[in-house]
Amino acid sequence: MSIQTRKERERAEREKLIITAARDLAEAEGWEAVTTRRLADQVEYSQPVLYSHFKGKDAIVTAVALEGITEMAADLRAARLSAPGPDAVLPAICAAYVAFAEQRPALYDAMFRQRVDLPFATPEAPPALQEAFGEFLEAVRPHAHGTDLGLLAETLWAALHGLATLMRGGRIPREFHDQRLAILVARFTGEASDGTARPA
Amino acid sequence: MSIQTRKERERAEREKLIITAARDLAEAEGWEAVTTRRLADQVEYSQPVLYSHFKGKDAIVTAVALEGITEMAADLRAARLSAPGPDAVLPAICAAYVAFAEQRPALYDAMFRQRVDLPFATPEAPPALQEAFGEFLEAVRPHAHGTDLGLLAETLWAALHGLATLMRGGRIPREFHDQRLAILVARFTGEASDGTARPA
DNA sequence: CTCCAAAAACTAGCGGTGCTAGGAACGAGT
DNA sequence: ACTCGTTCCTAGCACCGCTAGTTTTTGGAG
Repeated sequence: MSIQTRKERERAEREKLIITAARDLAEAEGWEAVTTRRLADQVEYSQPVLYSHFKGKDAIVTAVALEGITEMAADLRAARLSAPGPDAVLPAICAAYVAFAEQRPALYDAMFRQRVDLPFATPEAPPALQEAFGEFLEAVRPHAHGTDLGLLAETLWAALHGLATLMRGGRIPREFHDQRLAILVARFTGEASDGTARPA
Repeated sequence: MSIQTRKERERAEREKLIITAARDLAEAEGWEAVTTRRLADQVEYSQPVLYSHFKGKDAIVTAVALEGITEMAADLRAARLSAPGPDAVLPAICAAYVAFAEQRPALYDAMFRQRVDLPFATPEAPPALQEAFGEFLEAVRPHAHGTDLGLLAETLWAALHGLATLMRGGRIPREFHDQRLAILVARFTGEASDGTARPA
């Protein structure tokens, strides 16, 4: 049994190595730079080894996305726990979400932009994803006023996703990002929208 | 002068043909099916002629995106004009926007997801894009309450973009899309969020 | 220690991609 | 009719994801 477990361990370590290499390369040069050849070179194995671990390149992206989901869930949870009160949760979650998207763009791309084979918004979805969504549920709960919590959370999530992706894609200027985020938060908390004029 | 103009006309016609072929192919089979070889085959010319019209494949996508922007601007304008009153403009614009994204997914991808070399959110942006954004400005005007119009419009735009792209990417179920859109609209019009519970 | 079968990893290659260099064919002006 | 510049095509480059077939390594039996 010892030999068998050693092999399995080594195999698991190598798999982790592949995922990390893919992630690092994507974060450094973007997903378009992540090719199976470069990946194989990085882990110092030949290309076909990758396919003994993953069905294809998409599966590698999926594995990276799963890592990202776990980390995002932790970020959102930390943001909620450090919020001073229930009403402060939503702004904190929103800020943490867009910060994650900004700071780990490749990870975020894998999670929410690339084609991956992961179940979303179903009971079969990854636990970490459900956990992350749960944080959004808690965030919107004080401001639901009878609206379905799940739908409200999905809508807020989508709005943040739009802000993050449009900004990253250059469709919306980086300038005044904080103000836009504040506007969105105000619209979802129901508080009077802050009348701060565009400072430019 | 006649020969010269004839050549220019034929050249313009062929360019239009390339753009249309790219667009049709993308709408039919997705952008990943749009290759320079298939495109060249479609217009019955060899590959290199594409490069005498466009700097590269990205430029072709950009040209398609420009077409899409023009059509979207027309859709949004029509939606605004057919709205019964100022307060009905925002819901109409929102509905028209997501409908466009749903019905012309490839066009929408070219406009807002793919890497294209177009100026956004600057005075140099394509007129049609500024026109489309102008429709959003009009839509949010009655509900701004002192918030900067431009930032508010961008934020709403981003929220709709998030809804459209997450749904298309399978991250949010198609079910209850109308409710989510209603929630978003309610949050931006400032009216009491409709308490319609999730019918499931 | 030797041998052999099985497991593991490699080399080489397939069909595809975006893009381009170099030569052939065409057509307008003399 | 003959240049000669323009236009277009053939062929090919370097790369992509992926896989078939072969070589190497490895662990256990004799």
